[in-house]
Amino acid sequence: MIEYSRQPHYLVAVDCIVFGFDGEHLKILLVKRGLEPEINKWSLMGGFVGANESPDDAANRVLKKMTGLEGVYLEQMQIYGEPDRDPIERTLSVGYFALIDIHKYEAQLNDDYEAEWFLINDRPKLIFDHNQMVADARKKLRYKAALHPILFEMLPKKFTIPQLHILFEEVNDTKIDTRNFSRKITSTGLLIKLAEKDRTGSKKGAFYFKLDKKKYHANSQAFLNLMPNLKV
Amino acid sequence: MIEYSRQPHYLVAVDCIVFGFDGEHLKILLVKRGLEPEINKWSLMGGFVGANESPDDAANRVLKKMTGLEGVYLEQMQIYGEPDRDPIERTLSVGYFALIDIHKYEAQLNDDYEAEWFLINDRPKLIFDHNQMVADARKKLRYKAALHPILFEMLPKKFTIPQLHILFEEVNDTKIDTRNFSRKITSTGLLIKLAEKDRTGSKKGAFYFKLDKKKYHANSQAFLNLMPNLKV
DNA sequence: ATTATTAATTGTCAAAACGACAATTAATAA
DNA sequence: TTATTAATTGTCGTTTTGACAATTAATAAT
Repeated sequence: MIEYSRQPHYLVAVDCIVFGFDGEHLKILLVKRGLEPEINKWSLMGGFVGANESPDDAANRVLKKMTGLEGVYLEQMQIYGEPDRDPIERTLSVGYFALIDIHKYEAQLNDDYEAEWFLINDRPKLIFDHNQMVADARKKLRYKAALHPILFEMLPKKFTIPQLHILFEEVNDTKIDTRNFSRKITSTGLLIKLAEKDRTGSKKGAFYFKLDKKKYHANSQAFLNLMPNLKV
Repeated sequence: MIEYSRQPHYLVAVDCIVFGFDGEHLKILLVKRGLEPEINKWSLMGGFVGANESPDDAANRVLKKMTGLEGVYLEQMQIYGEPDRDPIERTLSVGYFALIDIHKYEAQLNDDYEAEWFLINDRPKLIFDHNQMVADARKKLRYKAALHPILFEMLPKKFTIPQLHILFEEVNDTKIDTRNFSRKITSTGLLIKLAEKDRTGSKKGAFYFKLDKKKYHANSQAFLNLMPNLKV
């Protein structure tokens, strides 16, 4: 019978695909890898799972260490475990995708954190299977965002409908009718209209909204239908 | 800088939650654990990830070994990696859920495979965090099945609408209106009506249907809306 | 001061989907 | 021939959807 002692042991790592939104385009946060092999090549932010932490813990620790941010939206994606994915030694990696408010990160930015934002469509080639991870994460983000109100995680506390609109178009790489989008997003009952207006970028100005946190957290599992002609 | 050699190494396993349907109720397939600790206790079917296989490979191998079945519907769920989840040695486990036609398995059944079906709602207590895994798998099955036509995987090639209807009710633990269900499921265009009828269980008999494999595989990613009042 | 311009906001309407509800049909058993 | 049972098909008002256009609030130009 199989015994524990006979079984091979592996390294286990986490890798995070960190998405942000600059108001126009979807971006991801990359770092220069600090260890061999492939040192100084661009890579996802990741690290090994320590002895006293779960993979979720490890992902949060890595994010904290590399961006200074805590409590970010983090979701387990899938495990990457092809035997030869790491040339040095067998390493299985748990992929996570994270959504952060790009401005929060920029506020934290200093020399301790040598991460850099790249346009999702204009990013350097990454090491190992990280390119595949990014592709998978993007697909999963699109899937999830079509059903659940998670894209708010990439916007500031105060945001406008047009901002949200562009974000949805970016994530889904498609045009969405302004009027129908507006109707749909407000009909969720998740938005609270503020008195203040955002006057940058237009003469008329667009009203700020904030998220109704109570409803948001109460209904974070609800199936919405946020995309027209919903297909994946 | 962190080096590979300094990092701890762990065992990596897979565990499969195997769902089946006996025509009335949802069931899961359990095995008696063959190694210490907790030997002879009921557990999910699982095994360690070998040196030359991916976790997906391992899950398929385990399923083949314990049921004799190949090519079953298998989907990665999530990783279970709390440091102390295995009392002997740190082991991370990748959870999978599988959908199989219960009759196919019964056909294969012999002494080599000492697995046993249990009603999902009347199952023995399982080892480690396997109870949590079952709960998670059930939730995920419900989620996925509400959007994608995967429950067919638990039915024979020929099946009737009433069979499908009961299966949907079982998975979602709710009553579904027969007429609306029928309309919805046929409007997907995924079903092909056969001339033959199933005469067991009713006087009138119910027409057999089969899956339109072409459309099924072409549209396996399509978002359907298979549950009324869809919530999670 | 009036007008042009720009982007945000609100509005219309026909088609489709939905959900609640009941009648009909095809078989067997009495 | 009739009663019984379960499968199948049907109705209808409401809501949601998606395609499309008009109005409004501000600033810039004349």
